[in-house]
Amino acid sequence: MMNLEEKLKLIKKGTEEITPLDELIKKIEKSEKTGKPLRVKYGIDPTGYDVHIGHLVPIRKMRELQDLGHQGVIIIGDTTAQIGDPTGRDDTRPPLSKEQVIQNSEKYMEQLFTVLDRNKTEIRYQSEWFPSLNLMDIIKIFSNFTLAQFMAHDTFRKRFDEGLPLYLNELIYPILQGYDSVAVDADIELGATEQKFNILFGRDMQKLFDKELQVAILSPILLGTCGTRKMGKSFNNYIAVFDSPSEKYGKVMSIPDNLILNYFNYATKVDPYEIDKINEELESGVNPKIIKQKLARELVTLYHNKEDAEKAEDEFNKVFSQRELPSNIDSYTSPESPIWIVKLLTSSQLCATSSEARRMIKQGAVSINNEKISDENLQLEIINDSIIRVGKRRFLKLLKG
RNA sequence: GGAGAGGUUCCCGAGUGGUCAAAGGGAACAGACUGUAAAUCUGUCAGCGAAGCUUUCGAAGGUUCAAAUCCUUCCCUCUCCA
Repeated sequence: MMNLEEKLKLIKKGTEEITPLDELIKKIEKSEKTGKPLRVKYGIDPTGYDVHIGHLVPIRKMRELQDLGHQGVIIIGDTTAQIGDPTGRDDTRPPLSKEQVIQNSEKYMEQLFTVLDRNKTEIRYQSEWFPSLNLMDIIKIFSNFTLAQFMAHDTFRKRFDEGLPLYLNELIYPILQGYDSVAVDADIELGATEQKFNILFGRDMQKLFDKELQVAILSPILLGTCGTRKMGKSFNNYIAVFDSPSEKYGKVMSIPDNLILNYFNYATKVDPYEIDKINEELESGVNPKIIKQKLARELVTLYHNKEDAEKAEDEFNKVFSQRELPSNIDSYTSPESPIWIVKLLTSSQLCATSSEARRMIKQGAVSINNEKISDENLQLEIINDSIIRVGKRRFLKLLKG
């Protein structure tokens, strides 16, 4: 059994901020005395279901809290999904059908359960409580807050100052998210630092409803594989839970070297002592590639297993270090032979348009059985099992129709 | 309600009648190099079997030999005034 100090150290690990910390200590003490687990809330947005490892940073924290005996509470934001989180970029979203919400959240949860403890996870829908609120209830809630309070939200402030549109339905977002905390009696709410305002606003809402106030445990925002922007779908710089082992491996290898430690810290289970050692290695001039490969193995193992990680590594070395062919290549049956090379590239979808196909040929990116193609008017005689390659990553095995 | 500013290619952003498929940056893709799908450098970056032609600058009309650029109407955003 850990003592309080050890528990706190574990909880603090990999977090950016805990606000207020003294309340968290009190809550933990109380929970120990009464034997009642703390309720740890995290809200998800069911507009999509593609979960990436950036989403999972706070989810890992939830798992750690579950391991300490506490209760995870996942809120499916089926009401706020209709609004769009103001922290994000899109502001209007098409309404989702009930079926879509259920389908998305099931897929979403499937991915979260790669990390969470099923037996200690409660799944709740906002639609359990929001439909019963009427306009008067909402007006009453509104009358407790001022515009200035909302303008304290960085995102609102910034958009306002920059003269960007700020819609009223976005202002209601923190109120709804905060009401969730009221509805589920949250003791702790997890989120990335960008959620700070919303989570702290949840405290104001709980106060309004005479509830015990929640504590915010904020995780750092994981940078995307590009190394400059936060990981997200819109920047196409994310590593998804659903990515195959070799995709995950390759994507990790594509992060800039200076992001290695960051990923070790926030995206793996490697303990801080070990990470210190890795840091020393990096500083002493060990080839970062070797350390990045270790990171890639760790990460793949986390979502798949050790063999998959090793296979992915072999494959990576083969294709990119030694420029050999990958072991699994899809085949494509040519509709005709001989076939105009540009047509072959587009019909097989190796290139999206014929302009792109011509461009690739011009740039010397296209080869067949390792022989570069330079003539964009080439009529290619298809030979069974010949390999066509575009760039470093696109391959197909050709078959005669 | 009144006055003004603005909506440009994936994103940011220049462009006020022809030389504009539209500067610059970012993203992306390719080539070289390497230690990797890092970094760096170079190139490409609407579509078309490519001569030339077609579509693109909020939407629809109009003026003109010629329009992202001018006019009209409409839609959307922002600012200021009370």
